[in-house]
Amino acid sequence: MSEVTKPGGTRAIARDAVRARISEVAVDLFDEHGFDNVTVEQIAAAVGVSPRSVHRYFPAKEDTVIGDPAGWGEHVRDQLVARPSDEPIWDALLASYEALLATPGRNEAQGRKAMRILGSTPALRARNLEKHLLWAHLLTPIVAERLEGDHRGLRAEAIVQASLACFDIALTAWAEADAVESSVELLRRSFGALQPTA
Amino acid sequence: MSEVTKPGGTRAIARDAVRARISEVAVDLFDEHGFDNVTVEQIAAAVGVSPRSVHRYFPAKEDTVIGDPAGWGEHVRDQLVARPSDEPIWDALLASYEALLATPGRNEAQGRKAMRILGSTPALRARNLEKHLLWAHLLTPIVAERLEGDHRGLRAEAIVQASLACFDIALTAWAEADAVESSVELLRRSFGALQPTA
DNA sequence: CCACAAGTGGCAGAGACTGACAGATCAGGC
DNA sequence: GCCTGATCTGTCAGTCTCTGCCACTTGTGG
Repeated sequence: MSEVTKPGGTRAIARDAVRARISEVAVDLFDEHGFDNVTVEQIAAAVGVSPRSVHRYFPAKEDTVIGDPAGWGEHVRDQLVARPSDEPIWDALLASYEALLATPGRNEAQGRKAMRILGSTPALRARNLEKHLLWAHLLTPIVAERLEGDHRGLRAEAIVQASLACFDIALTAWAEADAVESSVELLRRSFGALQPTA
Repeated sequence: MSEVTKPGGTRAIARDAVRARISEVAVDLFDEHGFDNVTVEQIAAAVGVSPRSVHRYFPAKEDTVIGDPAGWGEHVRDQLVARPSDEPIWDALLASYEALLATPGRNEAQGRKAMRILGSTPALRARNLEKHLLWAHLLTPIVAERLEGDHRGLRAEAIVQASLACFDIALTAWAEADAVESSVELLRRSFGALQPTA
């Protein structure tokens, strides 16, 4: 998961590494003491950098847990546009999210820990929902293009937001349950809850 | 819309009035200058109280726009439990939200202004979605009770969150469009987007 | 080797929010 | 009318997040 920085160069590699390290340390500290009881200064000290630099890598403290929203959002969008245009929209969305969950390079334990912290702190939940809003802006136009009839914009928004809610619910359940079920399984089940007849 | 304070007494009335006044002034200022360009100090000065008092009425600056989340959430919940138990769940949810929109005492112009500000600032949208999360906690158990089969908890969550997304989308669209369509109409349409077959 | 870009740290400051304390204000009993 | 106690308010001091700004260091490419 490289960042937004220009791809080439050793500098970009170092940057990503530092970024990942800060995130890792922060999540561990949050997990142990709680999000509100850890200051940016403490995170910086634990990593070995100045507080100023932490804020250079992450505009907000919450982002150390959330990560890079735009990156994965664009990933989902790319998956969606690649689906055949005659596929039912819900199937296409489900497949796109599944592809995201199946992306390699995602640390299972770390991801679950981050998700658990995310669910425990209101401020973090809010920031996470903001990320979903950003995703929605990326996905809605694509969905709207596949719909027919009137009010496509409104309907597309409803479908996208509902699917994102399913995605969020599945991940939350996955983080809280003790690995007895895969995230993909939970995702399919939550999607199924909205289509009793189809 | 009285608050959480004990019902009786002139003091509670005064308290609600001050609270409403602060909210009104804040929304006007945000509307004119933008949410981020207005400080709590300015709001306090405009109302004629100290900044400390503003924070006494509203724990966070965002809450001056959002209002009291729990109050209306419980209202929706009460509506939902009052629906006949054999009614399809989506119909029951739709009716409950409609009842909320039809509640008297809601200032149309002020509500629309607040909604528009809410849509223009990411931090506010996120905080508003947090409110919906609180509502979801109230509604999910009731919905779960009406479902049958396995995984009722997860399915109930998906349904509730999806319906809340529809509610939010309808209100946002209502605030941005220029009154050409009623909020109830938009709500029904967004609900319809999720049930192409039913 | 040298110029230049990029990264870092320290500093100062704004703004949101909190706790503690003292004074003002109002309800209800006498 | 007046006192007592509860409630409300303002002031002050303080923490924490986040942002410019500037000087310094460290790599990168010519």
